Amino acid sequence: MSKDQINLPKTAFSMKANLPIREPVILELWNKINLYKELRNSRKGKEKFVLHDGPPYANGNIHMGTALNKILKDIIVKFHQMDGKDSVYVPGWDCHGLPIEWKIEEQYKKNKKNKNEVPVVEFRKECRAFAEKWIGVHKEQFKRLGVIGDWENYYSTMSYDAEAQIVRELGKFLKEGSLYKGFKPVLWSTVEKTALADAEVEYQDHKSDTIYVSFPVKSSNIKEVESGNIIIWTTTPWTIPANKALAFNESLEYLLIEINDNGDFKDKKIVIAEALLESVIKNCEIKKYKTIKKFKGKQLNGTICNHPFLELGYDYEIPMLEARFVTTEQGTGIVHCAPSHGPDDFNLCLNNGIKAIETVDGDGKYTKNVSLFEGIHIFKANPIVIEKLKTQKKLLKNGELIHSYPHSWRSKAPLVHRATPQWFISMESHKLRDKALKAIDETTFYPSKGKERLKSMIETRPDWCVSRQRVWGVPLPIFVNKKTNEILIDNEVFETIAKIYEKEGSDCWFSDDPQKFLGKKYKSEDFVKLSDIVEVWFDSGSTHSFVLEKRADLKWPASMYLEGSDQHRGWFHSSLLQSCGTRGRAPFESILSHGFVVDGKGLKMSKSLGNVIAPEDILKKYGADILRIWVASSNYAEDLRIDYSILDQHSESYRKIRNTFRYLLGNLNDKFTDKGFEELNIEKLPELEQYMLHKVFSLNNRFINYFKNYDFHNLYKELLNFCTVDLSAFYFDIRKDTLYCDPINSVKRQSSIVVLNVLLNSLLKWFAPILSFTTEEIYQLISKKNKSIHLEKFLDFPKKFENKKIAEKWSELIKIREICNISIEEKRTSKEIGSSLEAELQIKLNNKFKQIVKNVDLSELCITSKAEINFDDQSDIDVVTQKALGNKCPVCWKISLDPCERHP
RNA sequence: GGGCCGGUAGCUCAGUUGGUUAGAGCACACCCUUGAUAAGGGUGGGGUCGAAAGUUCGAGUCUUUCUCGGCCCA
Repeated sequence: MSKDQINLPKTAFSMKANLPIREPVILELWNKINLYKELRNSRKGKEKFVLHDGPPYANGNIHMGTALNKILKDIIVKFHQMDGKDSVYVPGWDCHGLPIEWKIEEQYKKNKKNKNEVPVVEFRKECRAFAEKWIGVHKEQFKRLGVIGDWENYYSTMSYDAEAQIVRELGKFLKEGSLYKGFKPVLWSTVEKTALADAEVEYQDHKSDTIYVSFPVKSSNIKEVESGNIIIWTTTPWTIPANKALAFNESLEYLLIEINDNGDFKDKKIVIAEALLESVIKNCEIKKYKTIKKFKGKQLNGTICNHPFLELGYDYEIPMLEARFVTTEQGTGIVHCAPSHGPDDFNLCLNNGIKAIETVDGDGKYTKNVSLFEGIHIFKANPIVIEKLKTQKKLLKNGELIHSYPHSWRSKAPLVHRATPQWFISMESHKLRDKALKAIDETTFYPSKGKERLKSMIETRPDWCVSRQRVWGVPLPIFVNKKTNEILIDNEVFETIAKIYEKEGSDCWFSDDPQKFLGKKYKSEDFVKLSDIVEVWFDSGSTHSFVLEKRADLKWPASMYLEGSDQHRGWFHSSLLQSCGTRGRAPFESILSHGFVVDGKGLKMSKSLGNVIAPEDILKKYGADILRIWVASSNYAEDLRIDYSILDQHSESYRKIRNTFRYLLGNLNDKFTDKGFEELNIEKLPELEQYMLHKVFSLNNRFINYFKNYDFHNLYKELLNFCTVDLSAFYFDIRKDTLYCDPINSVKRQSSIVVLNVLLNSLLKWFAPILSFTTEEIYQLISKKNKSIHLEKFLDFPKKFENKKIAEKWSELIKIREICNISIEEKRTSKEIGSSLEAELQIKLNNKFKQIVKNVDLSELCITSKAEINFDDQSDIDVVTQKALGNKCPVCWKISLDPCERHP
């Protein structure tokens, strides 16, 4: 009967979201209207915000980490776009490298094909096709997340343009002279005369000679040690001639003991780790000894030794270096270091300025760099080394040991670590380290702790090894002169190579006549062409050069690089070094790093724990907008937890937000009217409406602040709280009476409608970067202004929205309301009343509230049928609730003894 | 093993220069409503701040140690 007289909400916006079904439809819309192009057109000539995409590796399906990364990027890009900037996002992929090579080799093994019989060019073509395939897969997966970008014109590190530019970039380092040839140990087979990758190595038992060798101390900070000998133990006697240092562990305890047995070591003092004393005494058959001194490893710092072959011409200092890899598992607690023959040794020495040299050639013979041993095969050298140590009285003991040792999977021959020629970019020669550190200082980091993290890595890192002996990558554009052994450095040649790559890619380096690259200026027979490729970090570290600099729609440097915190050692790091080396500054203005996705308990996701959640599962069950809420609401500065209970919670929040929109749309009957704020006559509005506009204004200020600091989880929380606390439980609840029961065109109702329009408009825009799909769904329902919500701008609220006086007054009123509610609840629990409209309030207020409640209808505020106010000096706020007497108005449900004023 | 970062209610997060009974939303419990209805409203119960020791008149907030977790390195 009365339903005709009231204005019930009506909207086409369904309560049920059905995101997994609805979102793909919206994707189609974006595709149809070519949203990316529209976005660019809409901001032509505006200030650019360029978030340069860190390229994911084109291999395998995306996981939660990738999804997090892309959504976070998209949220930021959209925020800046709505802020009025031309916010450009060009996605990219990292394509070269070992993992893809392995995948192709795996396929070969399955098909019983032998990699070595396949021409390099054909192999590379398969790698390229593999990467291409995954780019396609990724692209669709990223789009499904709601990520808007230039998907048509993405970049990749294997594009011809990229390969060409990488050559030019390397040319810059070569020309400058900071790219130099050095040596670095790799696993090497002297039988096949080739380096082996980890996957090609088999571990088998092998019988090795073992030796305890003494290194006489030359000088030390420990007085008693100065006349002593450092004892090392090794299973590779042949590496002794290549020794350059000794390594100890700072945290171990060491002993200086004096041997009293007859023999070469009678009355000699030796240093070994305390924990290995027993084992050394037993193995070396020491009968009589006494302990002279015990000391911390730390004190060995600064100790210098002589080589055991000092008198045979090995006249150089052997420093003792601190190394964590020294343990007390076996040996003496001091390790002999030959930088040419072990990765640990190499790194330790490199960090201490001792470079590896070529000590052994490809056949396994000592080079001329090793005196006494030149030309001898290393596998025949052990007896000679042992013999010489004996004559020098430096051999404490020798023996044999059967242990697990690397062998070639093909020839089964034992492998060795051998220093091979590699190409390095010096951190010092052209002040690359200094430049990079300065660039870090000029960069803004979100969160700020990222700065220290990157800085400490740059401070301590060794020279950058950029060469790899693989095939799937950009070839190092290096020719070495056969006669002079000099590197060919000529811009013309680099440019010729680049030009060729631009046309046909870099495959031709491996197949075509070298003369093609040398042009007419040089003769190919005078040069050796390198077959190494560039390590992939140089590829991706160069993206700024072939993406940011080359594209007119982008800018250099980028506004922001955004990746997981592991990229402090990865892409942030390599991009910084590459750019500082070639351009003298960082290719980014700011860096945002996020934590890792972990499970609900904070543990990392792993198959064995069974706690892995794939983005695909979430999309199917919840939809992308829920995933986007998860991203926005999590604190990315730390690790981000996710499990189904967390997602359930977020989808509850989503429903609250959705229903907030539904209330707005329902009461506006889906008729949104966008009146300019300037025309709004705020003073004419009821105070409650003025209060809400103030709330909008102040929320927007905080919104802007949060956004400027990329503080999304607080931003989202504020928006959500606004929906629940200020709107749903307060304004909406109070205004239902007016909206439903007042005449449709009454001033009061229309005032509320004005505010509902403002609220809808504001919320839609505030939420658009996060709830990309849902806001679009609503936008399509109500607005014909633009083709998409994402083409809109954030609202600029006029200062007149702000009303601190009313805000203060109404926050007091809300306190009174809360006390009223407690009073009402008492009567509800005692079953005297049910709905608050069955209540009648008697409110006693202190006189100080007189101004506060002036012109305020507390029955409206508390949604009761009546509210009487009395003032005195005794009480603060005292409320008594009684059951309202009279008849219930069939329209507005208010109870009164008199007939309803509004609905007589 | 080392470096860095982190551990506040079941969950997501606030807690300013150390200062009164540690906050919010969600979830939960109970109640109401049935004109936002696979919605909405109200009230309420939950943390002693990873653990211990210390500095201080006073510490979630400073120091140390331990523990758990994450990233990087070895």
